[in-house]
Amino acid sequence: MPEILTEKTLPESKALFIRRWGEMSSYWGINRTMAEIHALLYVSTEPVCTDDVMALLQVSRGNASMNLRSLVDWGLIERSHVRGDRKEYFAARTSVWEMFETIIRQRKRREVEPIVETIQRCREMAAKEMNLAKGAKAVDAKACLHRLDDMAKFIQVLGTTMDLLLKVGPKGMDRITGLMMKIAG
Amino acid sequence: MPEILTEKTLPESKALFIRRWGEMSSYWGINRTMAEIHALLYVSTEPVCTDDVMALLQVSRGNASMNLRSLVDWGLIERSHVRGDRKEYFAARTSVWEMFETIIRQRKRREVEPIVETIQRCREMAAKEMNLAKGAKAVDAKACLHRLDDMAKFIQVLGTTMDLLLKVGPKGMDRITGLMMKIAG
DNA sequence: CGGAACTTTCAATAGTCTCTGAAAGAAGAA
DNA sequence: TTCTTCTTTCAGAGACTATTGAAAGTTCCG
Repeated sequence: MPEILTEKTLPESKALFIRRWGEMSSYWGINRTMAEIHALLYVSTEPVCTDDVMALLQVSRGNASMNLRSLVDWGLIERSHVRGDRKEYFAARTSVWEMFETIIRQRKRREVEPIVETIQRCREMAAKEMNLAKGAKAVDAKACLHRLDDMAKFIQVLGTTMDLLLKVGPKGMDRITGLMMKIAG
Repeated sequence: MPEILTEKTLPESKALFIRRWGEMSSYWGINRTMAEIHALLYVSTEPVCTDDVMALLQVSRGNASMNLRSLVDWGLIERSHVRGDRKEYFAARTSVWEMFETIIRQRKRREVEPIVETIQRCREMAAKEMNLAKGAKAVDAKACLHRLDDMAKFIQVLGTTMDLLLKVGPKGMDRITGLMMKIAG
């Protein structure tokens, strides 16, 4: 059998996945190395140490160390230990749902909540102007208030949806998808 | 009446909103000016021209021009015209749902589809190795395949959810939120 | 056409984010 | 303690992205 055909297939598969995950990093607002490390750990069965990351992704020790730490902080990977070895090893969380949960929670805290808070303040200012000012100014304030309300309402719904998704869990998510199919016909 | 109290309230409200929207830009993966311009148009009742953007946000003509064009390309703002004025004016789409729709569509195309395609290819390579290789290599291939499958399945669900959200529209979204509340108790 | 009004482009510059590598820090072993 | 091994930090270098401003392009009008 031509063993050569499959000689490097798995490493290539992993490399491809890592590359694509890294390319997506800019859309997710994180840096490329962090995404690549995460992908590397995700497709690694065995725990991986800092030197492995350095060798496989061709990055410096400092870079590897910093990004591994960030990933631990985000809760996307975990420190792991290998018996008889003092080095620190790392392994990805493999539950995709848990990964998703972690990310949702972060994004809500960092993106949804500050905006809701800000719009609330903007709203109050606009409302005050609407009541106290006269003529064109009052009209503009009213229109602005209306737009702020629309945005606030929408973002609130987003936030609520995130909370509910977290509450219902993966099973619930399947049910929701099913329900949507019905609504969409 | 102390008119002074409300003298600048509305402009301040708008400025605050613009600032916060700009701060969020890094999370959205777009540049700050683009987000600020969008926010400015969103809270502007009257159409706004390039010179207004330059003056209000303190940016150069080129910068204003480029980012206005990007926003038009994204479908988040529209060209508008003022009778008797040759200048181009711009106005934000004010339907928040339409904005959301546009963004969902873009993100699906740019993020979900390429990943699905890539994982599919990775999967095939891993499957091939699993069948042809022996021993430890085959075991690793199997484990890797399993993780890729988990990820693929999850991302597929994401994609389907996006499609369905677009299909059901804002009304449907309210219904779904209602249903979720029931599921979550 | 010729010129005025306005928009777009792009090379140069400024600014921001990321990475490196060496030095400092920490923790187990002898 | 001191040595060894491993991890973290951070100033400076480097890479990448955004911005400027002036020149080129476009469109409208007489």
